Amino acid sequence: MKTSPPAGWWFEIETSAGNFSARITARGLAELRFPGERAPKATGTDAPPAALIILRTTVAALRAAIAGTPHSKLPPLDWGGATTFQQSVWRELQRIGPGCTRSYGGIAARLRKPGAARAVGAACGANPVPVLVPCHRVLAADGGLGGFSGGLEWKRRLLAAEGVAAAATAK
DNA sequence: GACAGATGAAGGA
DNA sequence: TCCTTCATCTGTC
Repeated sequence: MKTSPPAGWWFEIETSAGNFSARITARGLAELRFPGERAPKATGTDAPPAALIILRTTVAALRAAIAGTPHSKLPPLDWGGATTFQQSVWRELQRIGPGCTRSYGGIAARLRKPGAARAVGAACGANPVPVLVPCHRVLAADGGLGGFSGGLEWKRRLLAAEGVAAAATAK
């Protein structure tokens, strides 16, 4: 693995839930970090217009997601480096509508890999763009929260915004 | 090749 | 009914 810094520009996005950090490349949104997470200093001042357009779409989609209102347009996503399995999981996540949930096993079954629920969980954990790729809509088979890269509190919060009453009994 | 993980199901108390 | 254990599948080192 190379140690060179990732390509793209970092932006800070203000929302009602705090300041998110986003890394945007020429190809799309590559990474999104929750408020409080460590992120490089914003470097977007010298970003090209194309990146700013992606940023604008990202901001709108992010704020809509936090408010629990369906967003019709997502920014292009830069999944460079992700495995095909991860990408198929993330694509499946994007098909889950607002207010709907699936189980890890359910996602695995839809990918024609019943039994790969644990691998789906791992792919969710590797999701670089939480919130917009709704890994928070994936619950454990028993209705429990399972896990979340940004913390269970965020998962519960995002689900609540969409009107989903999660079992909320984190193991 | 070995190990770890955001699961799920089965069996026992 | 709850708890523990094991099987399953994939990604990472």
